Amino acid sequence: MKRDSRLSGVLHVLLHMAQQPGPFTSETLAKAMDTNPVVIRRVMAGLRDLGYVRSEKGHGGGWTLACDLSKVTLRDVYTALGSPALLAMGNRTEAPGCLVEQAVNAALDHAFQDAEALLLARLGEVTLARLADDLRKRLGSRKHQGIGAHHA
Amino acid sequence: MKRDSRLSGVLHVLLHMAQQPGPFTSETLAKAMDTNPVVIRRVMAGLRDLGYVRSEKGHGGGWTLACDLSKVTLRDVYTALGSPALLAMGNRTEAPGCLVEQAVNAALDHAFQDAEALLLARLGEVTLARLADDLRKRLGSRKHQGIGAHHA
DNA sequence: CCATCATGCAACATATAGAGTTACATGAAA
DNA sequence: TTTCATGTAACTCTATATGTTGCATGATGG
Repeated sequence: MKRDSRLSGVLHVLLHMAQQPGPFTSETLAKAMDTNPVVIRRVMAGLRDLGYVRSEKGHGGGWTLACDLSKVTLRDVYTALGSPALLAMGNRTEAPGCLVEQAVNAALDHAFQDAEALLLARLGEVTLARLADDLRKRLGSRKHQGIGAHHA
Repeated sequence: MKRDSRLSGVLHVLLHMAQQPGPFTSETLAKAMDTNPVVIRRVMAGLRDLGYVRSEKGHGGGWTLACDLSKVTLRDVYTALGSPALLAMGNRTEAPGCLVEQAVNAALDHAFQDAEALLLARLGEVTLARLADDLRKRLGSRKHQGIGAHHA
């Protein structure tokens, strides 16, 4: 199966938005992400529904950050995307009658649940503000460049 | 993406094989797993290459366990399958030039790697022997039944 | 030797889900 | 009223796990 990159993508968008005042059109963001405006709208829809961003139509419209970046974690963003599957593996059958399969599922579920819980916990530890801080460090002394400057 | 159930499936096969002496034909195993013989051969191929099972052609042929069940962990089995992706999510771009994307990747990679490491560690803690023990407990006082008895 | 049985494997079909694209409706600003 | 921008449905494309068919290879038993 293809690897889900929506979380990675939407974080990229949010971090770009945090670098300068908005609003940003889906078109602008799509160019920076080398993708399609509709894809941007699609992944941003969940964030809008939870109030993390706002969208405006018409002239001067576009996307704006609408939350305290120090209050929103990567886990919140993940949830806003609809909590897609974290693990690429799963059990063959969820509620098997076969005792052999039950034993296998029990062992695997234990490992799977631990891993999922850890991943969610790690995502919950990182706020968007901390991500922006990290980015500021990476930018270092280099003059701040507008969105799109890093991209072709 | 569809959920990968190969590990779950091959463990089911191995555990069935541990319940009674072999050999077992792909056909028999496929029936117990409600799938196709070729699928069995496909997932078993990696195990055979690592010497965990043996396969014989012709009359009286089929699959036989060829390892010490207390020495082989679920992680070993996972590796034998070719170490397929554990996480359903990944970074949009692996080696991005964009500093924003680098910051995002760094944060996510940290969480991803922790989760993967934990999952592998958990799988490494469980041996096939322990799985078989657990199954024995589940079977309880109930008389042992031949392969296929639990299935339609 | 030959028929049968079983694996090995290539090739193709199917199903699912993320990602990309097109088209059009809705609504806001100039 | 024209233009701009989002909202959304409905496609296409792609990757991957899974299912299936067909045939080659090799071992067993007659």
